[in-house]
Amino acid sequence: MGLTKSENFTNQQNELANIAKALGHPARMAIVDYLLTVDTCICGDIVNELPLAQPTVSQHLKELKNAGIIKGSIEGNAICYCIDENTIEKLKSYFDNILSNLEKRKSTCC
Amino acid sequence: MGLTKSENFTNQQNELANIAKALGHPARMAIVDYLLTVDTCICGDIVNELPLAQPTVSQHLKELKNAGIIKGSIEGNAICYCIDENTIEKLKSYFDNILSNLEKRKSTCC
DNA sequence: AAATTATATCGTAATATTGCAATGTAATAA
DNA sequence: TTATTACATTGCAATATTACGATATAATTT
Repeated sequence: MGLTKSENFTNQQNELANIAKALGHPARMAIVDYLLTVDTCICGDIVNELPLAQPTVSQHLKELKNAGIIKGSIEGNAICYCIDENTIEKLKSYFDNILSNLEKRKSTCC
Repeated sequence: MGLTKSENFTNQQNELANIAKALGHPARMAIVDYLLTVDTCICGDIVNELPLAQPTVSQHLKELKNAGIIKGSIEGNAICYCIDENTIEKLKSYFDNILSNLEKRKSTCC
């Protein structure tokens, strides 16, 4: 049917999968990349940077925000979007963990 | 229509989005987690660990493999799956990069 | 107040993902 | 050779994602 209940998995698995899923689209990676290049995060021009229509970009921003990857604050007329460091830290430490785990039992197989 | 051409984005954006997408499902995160707990990577019993049918697990394994997150080698009757360290490294260094970028221009906004 | 600017939401068509029963394949055991 | 075991593939129904035109909202400027 196409629906696995999230109760079947751990909180960490669900949470990280959610973050990864949000990054799992080139347009959203491009948005993250772009946010890293701009000094001030008043970012109304993300739309101009991407080959996508404004509603599409808005939707992608929403998903990044829901996943906690970016946060936005109202700045008068515009909206200030920027990367949420905490979420990136979370990802980094997860992968760090995997790597140190792999180091421990090096060369057992494959 | 629902289709963005990958040519619109950089190779890195496409590649990383692809990897992230593969991790963007709790069942696949659970598979990765499981692969980290087993000593030998003869892992036919992933199916028993997950609340999913065998074809579903097989399909998830295929996606993880296509994304380069795991690799499998035939071990007689069974198949030996294990995590591909290189891909995890790739992810880690991407997030490391983001974080050090964020450090550089701390407190400008948000 | 009317126009403009910046962004969000709605509705909907095209497409992709997810899950699984049924079936296929290929190595191993009996 | 006939199971059996360990997977993969096919086919398909249910659901989710993606993209965008049209439209709404809300602050800013004129």
